[in-house]
Amino acid sequence: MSVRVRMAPSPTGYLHIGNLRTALYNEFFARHHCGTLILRIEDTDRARYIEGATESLCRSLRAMHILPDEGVWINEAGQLIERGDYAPYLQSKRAERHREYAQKLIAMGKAYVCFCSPAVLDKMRQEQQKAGMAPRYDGRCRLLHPEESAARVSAGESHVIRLAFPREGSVTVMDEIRGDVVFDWNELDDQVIIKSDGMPTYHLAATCDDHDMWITHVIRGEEWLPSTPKHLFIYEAFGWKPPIFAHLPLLLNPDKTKLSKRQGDVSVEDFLAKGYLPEALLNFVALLGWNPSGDREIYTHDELRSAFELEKVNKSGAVLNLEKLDWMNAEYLKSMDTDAYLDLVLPELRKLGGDEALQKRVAMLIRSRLIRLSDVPDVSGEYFHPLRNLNPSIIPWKGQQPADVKEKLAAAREELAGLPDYLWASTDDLEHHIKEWITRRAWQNGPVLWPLRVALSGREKSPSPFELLYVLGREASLARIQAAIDSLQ
RNA sequence: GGCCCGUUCGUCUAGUGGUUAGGACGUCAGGUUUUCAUCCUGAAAACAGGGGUUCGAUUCCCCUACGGGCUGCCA
Repeated sequence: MSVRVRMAPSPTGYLHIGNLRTALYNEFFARHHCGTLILRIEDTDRARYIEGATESLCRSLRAMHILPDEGVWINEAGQLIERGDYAPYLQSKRAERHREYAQKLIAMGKAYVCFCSPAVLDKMRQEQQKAGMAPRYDGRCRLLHPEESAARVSAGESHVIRLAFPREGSVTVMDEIRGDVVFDWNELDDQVIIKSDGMPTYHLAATCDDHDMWITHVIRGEEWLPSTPKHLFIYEAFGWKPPIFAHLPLLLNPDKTKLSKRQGDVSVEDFLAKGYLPEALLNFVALLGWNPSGDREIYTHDELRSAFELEKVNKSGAVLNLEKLDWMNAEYLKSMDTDAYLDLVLPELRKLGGDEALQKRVAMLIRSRLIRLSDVPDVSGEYFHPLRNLNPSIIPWKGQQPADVKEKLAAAREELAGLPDYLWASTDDLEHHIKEWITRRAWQNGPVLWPLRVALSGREKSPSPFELLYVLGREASLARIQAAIDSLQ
């Protein structure tokens, strides 16, 4: 039987970095086994539904190059579509089918109608807690005669449907990552599967859909491990073969709690907007909880797919090391193909002005200093407009006298003014020539190069004077040097 | 509280019944250099604790501690 896995986010907001990791592992697994990747939207909770969230989820997945073969997707026009033989994949549209399944469970004596209102349940909980007992539903509606229940339902009385779990014994969840996990039935509350609004809860909906869609492997977050017995109960009641389960470790905040908003950005959209490359983000997130070898950090999407093994996924949660993400993103920027790099950076530089030749030179100049694309203005702002507010006190090198500074700058300006054009065409040529010139004059590098560099950049810390000369060109360079000389008056 | 899961440098991780416990980010120190970034070299830094099993445990078992998840008519 071929592998079929699903990503099943609920449309309650943006694609979360934790969901991304789950989606990624599903994708890796599907591709590794030449299986099918399905996107199903779990939107049965109308109270938490957020308009546009499904579209946003699809866009983020697409931006990350996670492309489902089947299920909900978004077309070029931005409209939601459903593809595949098991539609609908928008779970709320399957509610009628879920209700049918629930009725079958009732008929089999595996579920029952419950009329206890939220207020009654609340009171029950409070009393139990006061008595020092574990809060749980006492199952009183299980005792109702089926005919009475049916009559009350027909009369329009508000109700839910609950699973009737065994009161004793245990159930074993076989987990691909954690091994066998045993739960006692008496620990579980009779789970609501159909809410009073007629919609199914996750437990019923996901289980039935997974079955109906022939899902072979359920790869999901660890938070689902404790409710897996409920799902197994449904599989068993219907005589269905359960899929293989794999519960992924959680992604954590720096304080080790389950990753959440509040402690920094967690949406994929935010990371992308900040200028992290999808490839770098993917690489980074993929290595949270799993690693192909341990002695290598940079992998392509394809390499990750072919190396992925569910059994090698870690058991413990992982804190996001955002500094490492920064490093990785910078690494991608530095090592990628130059044309691809320019395609990425040039659009950012165009916003700052200048002509294309200047933009290209700046792009190469800032390459080793760039962490995120959104940093472009910060590291390149001063190359596009004349310097303002140059602080003369930072121009001298290590206690150099103003007169000496002026002498050196003026000499450099004169030398540069007379340099033939071909020398301005490369950083190396400029460096070679200037250094030779300094040697010829029997000067030290420091007293010439430091003032020259500050004059050109306006900053204490900057690229080398040669890089600056090359990028700025003769005209702008001479103007900046003159401005620096003048500022020393 | 109950149930369940987990625990290797600060963080992400590799790893094995016998290793100098490896790599990466970050940190620190050098080198290159007029400064910064890049680049190169090096350093500090971990098997939660206690019992077993064993000739030998970081590795297998138990207990404790700590952390987390679940305990909803949320997913």
